[in-house]
Amino acid sequence: MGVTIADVAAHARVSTATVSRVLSGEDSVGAENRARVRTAVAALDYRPSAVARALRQRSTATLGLVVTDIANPFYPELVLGVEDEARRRGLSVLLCNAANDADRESGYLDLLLERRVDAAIIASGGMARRHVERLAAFPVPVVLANARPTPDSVPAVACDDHTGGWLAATHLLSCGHRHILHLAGSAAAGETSKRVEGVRAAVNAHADAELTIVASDGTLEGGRRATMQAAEMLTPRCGVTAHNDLTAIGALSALRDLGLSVPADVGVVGFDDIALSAYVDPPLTTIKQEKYAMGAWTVDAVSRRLDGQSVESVTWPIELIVRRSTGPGAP
Amino acid sequence: MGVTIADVAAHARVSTATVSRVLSGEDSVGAENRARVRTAVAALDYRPSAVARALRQRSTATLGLVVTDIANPFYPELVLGVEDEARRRGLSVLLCNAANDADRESGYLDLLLERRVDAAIIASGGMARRHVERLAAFPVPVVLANARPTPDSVPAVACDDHTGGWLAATHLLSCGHRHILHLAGSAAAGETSKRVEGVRAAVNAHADAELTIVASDGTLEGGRRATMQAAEMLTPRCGVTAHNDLTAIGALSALRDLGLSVPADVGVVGFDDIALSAYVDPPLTTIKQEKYAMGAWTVDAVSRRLDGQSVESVTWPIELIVRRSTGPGAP
DNA sequence: GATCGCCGTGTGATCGATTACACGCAAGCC
DNA sequence: GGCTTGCGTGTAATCGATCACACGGCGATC
Repeated sequence: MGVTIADVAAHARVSTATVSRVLSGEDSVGAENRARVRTAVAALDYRPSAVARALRQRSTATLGLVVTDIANPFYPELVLGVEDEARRRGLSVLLCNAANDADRESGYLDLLLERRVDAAIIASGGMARRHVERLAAFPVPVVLANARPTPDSVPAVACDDHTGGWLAATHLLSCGHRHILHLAGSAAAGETSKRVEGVRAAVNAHADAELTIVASDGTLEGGRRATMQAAEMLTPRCGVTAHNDLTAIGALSALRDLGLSVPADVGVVGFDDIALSAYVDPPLTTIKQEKYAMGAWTVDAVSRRLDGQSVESVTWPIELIVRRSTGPGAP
Repeated sequence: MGVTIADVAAHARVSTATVSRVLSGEDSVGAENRARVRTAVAALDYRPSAVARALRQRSTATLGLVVTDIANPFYPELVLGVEDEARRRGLSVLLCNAANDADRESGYLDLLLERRVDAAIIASGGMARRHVERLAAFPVPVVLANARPTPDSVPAVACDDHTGGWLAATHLLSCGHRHILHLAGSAAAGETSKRVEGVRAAVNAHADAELTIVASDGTLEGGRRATMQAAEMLTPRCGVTAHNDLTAIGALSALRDLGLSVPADVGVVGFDDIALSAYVDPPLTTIKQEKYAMGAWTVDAVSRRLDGQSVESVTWPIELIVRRSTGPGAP
């Protein structure tokens, strides 16, 4: 590289200020000079340094995005929304994958600060829980996605977990299942998450229904393992709600190997509606989250905060998508 | 923010040079001053500006990573490898999602240059094809992943597509299928890709075998559609090879709806071995690519290029993973 | 003809770090 | 005592942009 604005200025026989003005679209430059700058830029293949500009303007036009785990298809769909919306606003995205590790998360927060990102988006339930106070005191605007910590000190977007859990369990109950087996997201959050509460509320509304909660970890493997461990409970009275689609798909795989048929013997409901859920066998009944839209919302939200406006947390609506992993087959 | 090295220097009653020296780990600073700087840094919660440092040192410690499509689970696994390896070397990753759009790709290349990334990693077959000459002339080191354009002007890592295609088809042939239906990745690349060539070579090695190639687009939906369109060919003589696992999973879904059983009626082989492939029904026989390792390799490669070494392109070995979507069921 | 204002352009300060160079001082050496 | 040596520290240039301010020239106004 190495071609700077001074080189362009020399080549066009104008000052660096004039070059800067032409490039930033100011209209106060004469036609003659404007043309000379244009040709000089083209001739030298000049690209202004975003680094130098950022230093001077004290703004990097970059958003930091920290996600728990890009390997979970939920996140790429959210990232897509963030990225598109950021691009639309001329912002770049610095992606950090925290891999569910508290130290690593913390390290990334430091990184974002040193990089002087204009704002940060944190898409990680666990992280929101572990670092709320730090995030609330963050020197740049922060918005959370897929998490709603209490107190509500940082603007956040999350789906309506309680209703989601409630819809999932109610649907299974209406299919005739009377024993709900819930595969929770993580041992830590298992007992307290709103998703679980929603399931519990639905079960409590039926006098003859019972609930078992099993801890899992939100992965395919974890869903499979948890289901295998709960094998003896899996009678046709049983319907399975999972913390997310990966867990549910892991459960489907386990049920298959246990010789149980879905939905005839056991019904299964996932959560998230990742793209693949419609393609597994049987296609998965699930609670749909609008991941892309939520991602886009976070960018809109940080933009508004950058404009000095305040932003309220939002609960995003969800929707029950009935596919063939649940059905009226239960006794 | 706004706390600069000068503030720290003032607080510690030393010069900015001394602060800089302490923070960069130079050992030439006296114990007294060193301690004072340390406390000042802590007291002010000072974080050096990566922007200013980048300007001065002419290096951003950042890699640009352009991927075709993060929504395809193949890429997150590769990104994971890139990210981990980058982190290990103290580098950050600027992620760009090109969404298979040539203009957008080109725009991202400009962005990476303006951002002054130290090096770029391009994970996109189509992009490699469309922009080889530009990438070859790139002012910073570039490495390609998941692509091996000819001529070999840019270091690249890609799996052994030819052998992969060959293994997939040979496996189906050995299961007794005699009509191979290949669902190609994209119409453009369909006829020429090494994967297809490998399939063709395997079919040609059997006098009684025939091959049909159908264009698709590498997505779940595309795989499903292509299979539906080819419905009348799907006799038990038939085995399906897919350009990737998403396409194969789409095909499985279509076959199910067509009332065909896998592997008894039709065998299916995917490509990539994304995590979900082991969990669909039937679990997908596929060609495994070591996505994480390939991602890590690209970072190692750009690092070597940054050290002035030259880097040779690499063909990564693949492996046939036999699961239950293929079997000896064919006539 | 003097004054005013505007237009187009250039000069130079500035953003926040790193680092080459210089300098003061103390110890070691002859 | 004078000289070197080296250590610890500070001064100031530098990276590549942006932008406040100044300035020259020209047309309009009275």
